[in-house]
Amino acid sequence: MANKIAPLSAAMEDYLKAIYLVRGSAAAATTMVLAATLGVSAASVTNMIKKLAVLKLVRHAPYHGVELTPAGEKIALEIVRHHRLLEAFLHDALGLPWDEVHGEAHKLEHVLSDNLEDHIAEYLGDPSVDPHGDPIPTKAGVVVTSAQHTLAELAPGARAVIVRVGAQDPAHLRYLRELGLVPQARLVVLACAPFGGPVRVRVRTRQVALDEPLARQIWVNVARKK
Amino acid sequence: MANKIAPLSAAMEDYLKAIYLVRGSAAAATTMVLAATLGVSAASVTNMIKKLAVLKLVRHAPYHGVELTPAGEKIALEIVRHHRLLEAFLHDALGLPWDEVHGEAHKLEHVLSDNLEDHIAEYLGDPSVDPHGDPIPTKAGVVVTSAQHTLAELAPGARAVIVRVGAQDPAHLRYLRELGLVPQARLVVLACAPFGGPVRVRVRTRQVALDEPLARQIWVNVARKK
DNA sequence: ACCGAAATTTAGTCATGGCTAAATTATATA
DNA sequence: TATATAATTTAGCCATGACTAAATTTCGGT
Repeated sequence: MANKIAPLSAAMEDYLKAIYLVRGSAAAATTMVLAATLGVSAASVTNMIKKLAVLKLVRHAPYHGVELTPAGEKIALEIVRHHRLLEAFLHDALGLPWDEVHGEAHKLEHVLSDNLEDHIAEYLGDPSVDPHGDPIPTKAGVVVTSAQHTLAELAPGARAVIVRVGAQDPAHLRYLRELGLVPQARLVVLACAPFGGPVRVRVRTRQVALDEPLARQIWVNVARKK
Repeated sequence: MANKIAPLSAAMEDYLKAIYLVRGSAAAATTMVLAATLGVSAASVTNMIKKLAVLKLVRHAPYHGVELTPAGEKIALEIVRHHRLLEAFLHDALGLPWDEVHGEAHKLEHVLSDNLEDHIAEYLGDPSVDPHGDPIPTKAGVVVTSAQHTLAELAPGARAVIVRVGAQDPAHLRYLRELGLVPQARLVVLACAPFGGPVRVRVRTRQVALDEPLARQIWVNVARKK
């Protein structure tokens, strides 16, 4: 049934995951972007893309971008599931701070067996999001995204609950954790300077100001007025 | 302080661990034995041993055996600690059956950071043995071995408690688990045929017969007569 | 429509860690 | 003690996945 011919190398899995994530952020998966994402040279990216194209896991339009085929996306989703389940596990079960789980999960994700994945998912009660609020794809490869807006888009007076924090940098994550700006936190927008100014919000009893690039990384659900 | 010059590859760590374990079982670490242990060709072993010798992690007497230097043993002990802590964690925290933990731990042991190791050790309350009863080296590299005898050495009437099961084969492990022959189990020797015959023991309320090679893998502490 | 800068691909190199086949060394046995 | 056999090492090969430098293509701006 399954079309598993040969197991993919960890490097191949990394590329597929990177392509998936870049495409998911609405950007084109260009050679340069992938090189920056993966921390390798552009030539290495071209090289690997050609191998993945031979395996029918990506479609490559030379000098333009690269796209996942359905088979490639399936594998990418498995790796993303591994990664985010591991993040949830490391955070919830072992108490690792949320700025550390990404790096640890990255090293573990390629050696996680299906069997162990099942045990972890069961242990956690099949969570739907990781500690950053990123959705964990189901075993069948279904991804449920909830947030529609970022903090940067809200008008003063809006009440919202944080559902996802897109920031990656550990220093940023520690800072946001410090402020209480984590998934599930409720907040009220106090003020927003229109063109790229800082956003002022109240979270718990505290007032905090966030510069606009960071506010763009914080995804929220807006509370309906009652 | 530490003499960490370059991080070792997973392959190198595997070789050092294999040498440590082979030497620990009182056997000489020959090229053939290591090749069989690691599932690679003899030529590959010679090749890697030469690299490890350059790094001063092993001493190689060509055409004779190989021995770990103190530096090599230190690294081997770290990997063994990783491996056994992971086995304990997978078994105790995630409920993996003991015949599966070895394989899973083997894949994880090379990507376990010191930080995550600390969290796991703390979570488990710093265990001193893994699910097979093998000692977990301390962070300082101290190994405490307790058992002195195997089931095969006991005389009829002897009472003992199992402290370690040396068998590796998953089928054997499932069989022993089935019989209740696991670490901490108490047993009484009923009969032993002197030259390689089966050993008959009572464990819980059951009588079981074990062939001699398997009995040699079961390490016990003999209860003092009272 | 062209031209130069930026992006991309090609070409060639390197390290790692496997492999087989052939040569060499050690050892057991006659 | 000589020699066959087993163990080990050497030599040479291959795949993977990095890299740099050079060639090529695309594209924005005039």
